[in-house]
Amino acid sequence: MDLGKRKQMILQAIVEDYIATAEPVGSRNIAKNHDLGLSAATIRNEMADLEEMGYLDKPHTSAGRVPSQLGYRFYVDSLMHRYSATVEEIENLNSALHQRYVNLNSVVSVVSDIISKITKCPTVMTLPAVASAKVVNVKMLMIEENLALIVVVLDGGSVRNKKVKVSGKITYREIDAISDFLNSQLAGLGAKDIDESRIMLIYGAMGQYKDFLKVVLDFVLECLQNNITEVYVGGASNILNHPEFCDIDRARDFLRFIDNRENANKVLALTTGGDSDVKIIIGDEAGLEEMRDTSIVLANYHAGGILSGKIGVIGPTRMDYARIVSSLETINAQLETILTAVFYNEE
Amino acid sequence: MDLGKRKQMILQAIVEDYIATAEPVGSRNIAKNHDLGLSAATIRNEMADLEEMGYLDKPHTSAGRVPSQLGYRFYVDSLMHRYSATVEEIENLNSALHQRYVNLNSVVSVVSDIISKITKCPTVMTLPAVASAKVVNVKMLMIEENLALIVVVLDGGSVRNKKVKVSGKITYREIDAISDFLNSQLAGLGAKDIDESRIMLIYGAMGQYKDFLKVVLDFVLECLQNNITEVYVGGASNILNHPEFCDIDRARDFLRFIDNRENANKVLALTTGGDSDVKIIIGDEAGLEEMRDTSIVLANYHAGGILSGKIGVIGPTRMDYARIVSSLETINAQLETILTAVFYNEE
DNA sequence: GTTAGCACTCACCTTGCCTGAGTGCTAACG
DNA sequence: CGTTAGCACTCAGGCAAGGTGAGTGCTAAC
Repeated sequence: MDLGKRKQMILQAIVEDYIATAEPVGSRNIAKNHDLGLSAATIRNEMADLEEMGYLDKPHTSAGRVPSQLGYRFYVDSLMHRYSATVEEIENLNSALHQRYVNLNSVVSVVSDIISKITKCPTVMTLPAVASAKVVNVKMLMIEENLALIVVVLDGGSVRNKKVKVSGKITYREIDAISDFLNSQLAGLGAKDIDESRIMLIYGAMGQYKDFLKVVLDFVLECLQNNITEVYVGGASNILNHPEFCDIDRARDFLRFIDNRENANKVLALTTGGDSDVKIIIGDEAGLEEMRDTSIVLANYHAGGILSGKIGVIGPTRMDYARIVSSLETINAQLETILTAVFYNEE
Repeated sequence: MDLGKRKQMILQAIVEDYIATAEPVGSRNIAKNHDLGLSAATIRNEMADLEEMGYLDKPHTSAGRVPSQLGYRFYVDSLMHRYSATVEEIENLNSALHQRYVNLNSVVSVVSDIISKITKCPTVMTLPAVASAKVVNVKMLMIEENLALIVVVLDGGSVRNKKVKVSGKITYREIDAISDFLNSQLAGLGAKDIDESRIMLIYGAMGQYKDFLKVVLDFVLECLQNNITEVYVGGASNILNHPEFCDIDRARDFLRFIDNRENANKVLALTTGGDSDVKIIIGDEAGLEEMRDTSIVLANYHAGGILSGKIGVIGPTRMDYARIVSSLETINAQLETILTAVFYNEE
């Protein structure tokens, strides 16, 4: 079921007009606004075909046509021409991005807010995760009697800490000794390297602290497996900019959905693998009931070969795919610089 | 300009009916539903008085009356009787609160979501801040060549860290020595104690590391002055539950406002002093243009004499003050236990 | 194959009418 | 003299009828 050249041109015209106006588009308008060299009547015939083939929908008899999900899919895959950001757009973006970031957390919140502002759509973004983390340094210190602090420095530099109650008395001296020993044993290792035999070796050498060491080792492993992907939702209220969400119930359903971290994570989990390409998910392709009428533009971001994360822009299926893809690509390019800079100077 | 007993009863009836129904309330209904022993006509006369005195508004000639801001204020100050949560409500709340919290951050996000759910209103909440922080422990460690990690443990146990580039070569030995010295100098001190003379003393003893020490001291001071009040907004979409926000533009204005951290902070900054009482701010009493039609119920929370923070519930001026105040009080009572537990076992 | 023409459809807007809830005023009542 | 019943008046909101215009599908001519 191949689409002829002419049908493609007409489909493209319809999708683009509809994206621009949010109104069902009629044959007459296409004939007028696009220089296809065809009369309205001809276009009408083609539109009837396109509808039959499933690329278009009709809201009702006497309205124009609207792209169906299949129509958007074909447009995105075959018809959409890439939009290149203008010099001015890039400069605006850069000056918005150029500010003092306190930490990775703030990069994520600032960047996702910026993306929201540019795209006029809600944005979800994960905190950058450290890929295949390794232990750089483990340190313990007593901060009160019976209370120790474990500090774990990971490959790439993220630092995590945890307080641990110490039941038996452990002196400041002892904790230093344990700390140094553990560090010598664990430095450079990833989650996989800390296996049964390694743990046994540690217990063997410092059996009298076994209970305490177990807590520490568990925490180190937790840090390494670090799959706490915290997600930030920026500019959720932007969804209300779009006429398809002028119905208060629909708006509430969406906002309630996306305000929930778990759901935001589900949305971002739709990316395939670690490719840096931008992926577009239209309507129920997401398999999420609440996202039936929305599309998602997803991208992976990377920095320094160590950090990586995901960004997603959510809008109505009628969203301006070309422009949003371009925005995401432009941001992505900047993000690497910002992240590495912030990362190595993180608080 | 004193309100007679009868006028007060009628005002109270109007406010409560209006809170319950969201419809302007008429004289007839009050006569019917409240056993005031007065006829509709009498009530009508009193209502006319109340309107003249500024306690009531009239949306239009043939609608009922609606409390004015002054009316709500009088109700809240003098007429509202405290609502006591039922045993069932308290149990439900407790079981919702009873879960595993990873850290203070997650307490805040979970608790504010719960409050939102109970009150059906957006909730803003600050992370608990450490009051009058003191240094418990300062520790530095080299995590790479030329890269040191400073760990500062504060009074009460919050831990912060920062990576610092080290220009000159400093050995692991040296860093230990500096670390121990600095710790001996700073342990137990608050921001005010770290004055010029103290700093000079430190520089004097370890002059060769002055540049490095300056960075460390600055960071320690920053931790102590720690006025980064991070704020969490929970259940913003709940605002759409209220009929006064069924207008999409008003809803968007509000959501856009509250999505912005700065604004959420402004709202929470409306509390007076450190009292633990609940405060109610009605309409433009907040002095925030965007909050003209909303009210805020604010409370301070405390834990262990060390932590403190703020919670605010935002709703239409027609919100159920009695119930929301009660909910906040009930939560507040639980919060102390949860926070101290999580705090001393924080990750 | 393409196009002009025409009848038909249907959402949406406007208008007018009606209803019901509520008010304010007045006069009667205890 | 305060309270109440009665009545005329107001006004938002709902509903139906009619008009408008954008758009379609079909047919016949080019």
